[in-house]
Amino acid sequence: MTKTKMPLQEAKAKILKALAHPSRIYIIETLAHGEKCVHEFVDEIGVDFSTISKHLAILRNAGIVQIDKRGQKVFYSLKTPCIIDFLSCIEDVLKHHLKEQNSLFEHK
Amino acid sequence: MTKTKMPLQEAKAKILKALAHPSRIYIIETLAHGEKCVHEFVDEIGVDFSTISKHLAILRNAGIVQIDKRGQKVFYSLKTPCIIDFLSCIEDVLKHHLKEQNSLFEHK
DNA sequence: TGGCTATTTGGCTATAGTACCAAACAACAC
DNA sequence: GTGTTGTTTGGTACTATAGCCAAATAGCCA
Repeated sequence: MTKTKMPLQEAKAKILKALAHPSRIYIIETLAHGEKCVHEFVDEIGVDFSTISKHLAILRNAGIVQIDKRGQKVFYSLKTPCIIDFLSCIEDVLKHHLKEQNSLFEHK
Repeated sequence: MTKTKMPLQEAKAKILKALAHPSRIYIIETLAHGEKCVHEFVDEIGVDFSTISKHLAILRNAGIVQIDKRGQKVFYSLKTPCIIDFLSCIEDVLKHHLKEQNSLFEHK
């Protein structure tokens, strides 16, 4: 596929890629309840500071979160709350998928 | 991050990963208008048969598309039409993001 | 059966993503 | 200034993903 064949799809893929990681999904779901700073995620997710910081940079580059520097801390918050609706929709797909797999087991 | 620390987020990430590729987004958007078989995508997307087949397998494993074998052909269709709503939501994020970048340029 | 079409799978290489550690920055306190 | 806290960046190793080609499979039609 040539790089510029589907510019719109590429732009959408970029945003979806930014969402497509467990830690980043956790971050987004947490930010839905209010802003947080980097170190708060470190304990919760259990990875290195630098790793969290990079995850947040990915979300920021995708236009999903925004920052607010106050003192030494950097507060992150959701820029497009619509992302939460999106994730609940993904949850529906997941449930649908799991239910189907379960019924496959039941009929074995 | 331990493998089982965030099972729900991991499951969601799996679905999002399946969506996070330009060709696969194109496939999904096309399937919104009705079922199609593998070879129809080959010309449109411009990659090898095997590559398209693998993309479709990824979408199938994620529970996003379903297959219907009729004769020699394998017809693919959307399993959860709600996926289309997600993508339009992503489009909103994209527009929001682009608009902001443009206004940055204007104020330079 | 053989030949044809449609699709999938295996193998390979190249590229991209993730996570760690260490070092660099930034803002405050002293 | 030095020290401390919070965050980012660079480097590196490892894993995953995407693409191609070739081979295998599946279903039709003579």
